[in-house]
Amino acid sequence: MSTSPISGRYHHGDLRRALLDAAMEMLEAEGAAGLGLRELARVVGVSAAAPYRHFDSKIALLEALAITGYQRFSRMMGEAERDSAPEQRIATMGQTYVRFALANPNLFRLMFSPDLKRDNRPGLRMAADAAFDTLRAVTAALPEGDKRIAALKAWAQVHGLAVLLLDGQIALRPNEDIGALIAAVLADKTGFDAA
Amino acid sequence: MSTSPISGRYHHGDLRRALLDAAMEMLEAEGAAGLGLRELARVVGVSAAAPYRHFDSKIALLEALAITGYQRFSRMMGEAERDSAPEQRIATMGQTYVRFALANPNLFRLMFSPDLKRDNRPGLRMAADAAFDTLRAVTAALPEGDKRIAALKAWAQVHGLAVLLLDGQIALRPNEDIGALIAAVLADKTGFDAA
DNA sequence: ACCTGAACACCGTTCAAGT
DNA sequence: ACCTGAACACCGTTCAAGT
Repeated sequence: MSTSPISGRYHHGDLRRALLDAAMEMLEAEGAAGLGLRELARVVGVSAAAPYRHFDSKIALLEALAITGYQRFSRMMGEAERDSAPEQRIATMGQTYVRFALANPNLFRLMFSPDLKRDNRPGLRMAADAAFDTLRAVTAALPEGDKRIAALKAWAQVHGLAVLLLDGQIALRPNEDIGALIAAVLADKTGFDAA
Repeated sequence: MSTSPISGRYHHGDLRRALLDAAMEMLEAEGAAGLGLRELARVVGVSAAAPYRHFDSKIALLEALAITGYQRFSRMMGEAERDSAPEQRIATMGQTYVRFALANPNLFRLMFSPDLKRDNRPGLRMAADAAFDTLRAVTAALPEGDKRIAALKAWAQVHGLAVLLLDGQIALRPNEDIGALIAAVLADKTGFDAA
């Protein structure tokens, strides 16, 4: 896959890539808090100061990871949109949303981390907006009622389900299929208004 | 309120309380990541090692904060339950849930932090279970359909709404009332199943 | 019983200096 | 242009020692 020209060794010109690849691995293994810049440099085999030639700060490195997270997310949501009939698009995309979160828990958490939003760099905002535009487009095609409310409701349901499953707050029953659970929750028509 | 016997000064016996109070302030001001044990000791006016006479580790201190968070949450949910008619209980409690999150953003995040769940101490589990039991009781009283699905749906909706508002992903429109938004999302009866 | 001082093994970040 | 070595100002945690 990789086209490293000379040997199997890293960093004759692509230290940036090497850092990002190793960082993504460390992120999924230990979470953003456990991702140390010095440890990362050690893993890649470079001095502690070297990463600063490629990233302004730790937060900038994390932002780069989050952006590729949003890109993967966008691609998967786009495929889900194309590969499903209009009537079941929202259900299919909801499935994709939750499955992405469960497959990449720490990357998903990083994408929604308030620490990243805090010093909002434009790159992150753009990647996030692009990702959520897919959702907006689909919910805008809903037939009846207040579309903004329906869209927020769909997003909240799916995001809440993802987060609660991620944190282990919702336990799956033995042999229970995640897909079936998501579908059931999305399809349920219970309204919780007064009377 | 406090019955400090001699002067207004801290730590003639209640360093633990002083640490917890200062830590809660630092938590809401800067988030769990910005809460340093050494800084905390400095603020309270004590040596860096002193907190270790009262808490095994930083994570133990955070756990204590999260537990009082769950207790406040339980109390508010209990009041919401008592003070509302059965038919509007779920709506009122949903309001309370989201308002609690918005009023105590960093405490709410800490309560659901995976770092805390990781080394699960019994105290945290108990406090969390007690808090969510209020929710379970109310959704169990629902009339029709699959109650577990309806309960998960209600929880996911409300939790998702809280988290997305907290992270600034959902923007309120000018002059828009949060209560009205929550009510609208909860009451909406759109189902997202295929056809 | 409760707290301090000093130490250990770490951080993120900067900066002169090397090639 | 890209990387290193050494330093600065921090961490969380431990432990002997003080009162």
